[in-house]
Amino acid sequence: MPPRPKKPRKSYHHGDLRNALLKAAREVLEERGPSHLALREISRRVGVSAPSAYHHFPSRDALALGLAEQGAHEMAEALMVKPGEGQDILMPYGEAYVAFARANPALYRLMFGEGFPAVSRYSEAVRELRQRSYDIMKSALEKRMPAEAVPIAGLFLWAIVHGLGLLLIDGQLENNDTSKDIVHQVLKLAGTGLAPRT
Amino acid sequence: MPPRPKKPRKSYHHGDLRNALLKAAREVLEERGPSHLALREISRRVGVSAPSAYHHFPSRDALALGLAEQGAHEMAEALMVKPGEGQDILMPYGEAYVAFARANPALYRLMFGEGFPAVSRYSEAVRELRQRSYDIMKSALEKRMPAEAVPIAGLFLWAIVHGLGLLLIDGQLENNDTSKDIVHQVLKLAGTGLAPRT
DNA sequence: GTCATAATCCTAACACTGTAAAGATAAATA
DNA sequence: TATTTATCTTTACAGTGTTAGGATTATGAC
Repeated sequence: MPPRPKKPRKSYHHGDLRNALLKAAREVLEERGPSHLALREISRRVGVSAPSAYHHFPSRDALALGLAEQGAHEMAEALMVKPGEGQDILMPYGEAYVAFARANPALYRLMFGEGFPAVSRYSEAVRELRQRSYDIMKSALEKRMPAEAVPIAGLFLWAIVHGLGLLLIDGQLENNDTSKDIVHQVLKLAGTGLAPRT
Repeated sequence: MPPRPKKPRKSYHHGDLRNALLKAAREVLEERGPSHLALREISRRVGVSAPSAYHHFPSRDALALGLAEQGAHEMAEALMVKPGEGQDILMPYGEAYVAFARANPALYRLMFGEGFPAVSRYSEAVRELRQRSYDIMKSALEKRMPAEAVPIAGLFLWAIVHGLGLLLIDGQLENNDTSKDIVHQVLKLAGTGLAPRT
């Protein structure tokens, strides 16, 4: 294996530029937000000229997509939680979802925001990752309701955690307490909505 | 009243540049999305040099904020709906909310997205507008549950319509039918969650 | 080991962007 | 009418994404 210098590059070739760019991009992303994800700034941090990046990503947006795919992996990991008991069967999933958004606000916005308006722009691998996360929730839902009700219930739950996560990370909540407790309470309400009709 | 030329400006002074800029900005916003809301492009459309805008807005972001405030007015208007009956008391509100987001996707993202991460950046007038819209929902909620449950229920409902609206306008829903019917069904589920505990 | 080729990096340049500075024009006011 | 003030202008600077073409190094064939 060839030697791969970390930061103070000696050789003309970097050796691992693609990953280095992604790493720096991730930093810029969380520091400055998705809209200030500048390719030149990223290259500068890595210590390389801006056009070099084009040997590894065809455009700035492609680099952003790389970050989003990375995010999809991490998110799928974070959502692999054991279901709760009874009424709260979906509580761990919902809490993990919102927690991930709050822990990685810029990444979350990048993944679901204006940048990638259509799922179709993601790679097949990412779509599979998303499906896998979704399936965890679906299988929990199937224990609580007939199969035909699952799609709408899934969308219902996704809308809640997505909306709640974004409201929290975008600071839209006036002066409400934004503690984890609020998330729990909202999800509790959602659980009631998902209770099997009697 | 001085003559106010519409488009082909004859006089050196425009006469109504501030409004003209906002109008052009609105067009650019819906055509190209919030992240491509370029001050130069807007000025160009109005037929004026870019720095002229700085006599009416201190920065590009200030112009964007002007659009967001305009959006707050329109949204408050759109949410002034009569409550439904019984279980569906919040249905008209929820449907109007999602419908507004879908009818003005870029504007909605601008209002609630990265650009204005904190409510505190809005003017007092806008905060009042938002409060007024929120109060409509709150008063409907108060008919269905004890007062102490209203804040969480309000957040719950807001999260749903916010999340559902964004998932729809960002095209995140795989191949689901994105008809109005889906919105109705999800809101129906939410209504069950909001039912008074027995 | 030598050499050609391909991959990777560079600089220079172009068309954009937001914004500041300083000057020209017209409207408002005294 | 003269002066002040508001509005719009050109010019300029630093930043952006991206392309073109040249320099350097690693790779693979002989």
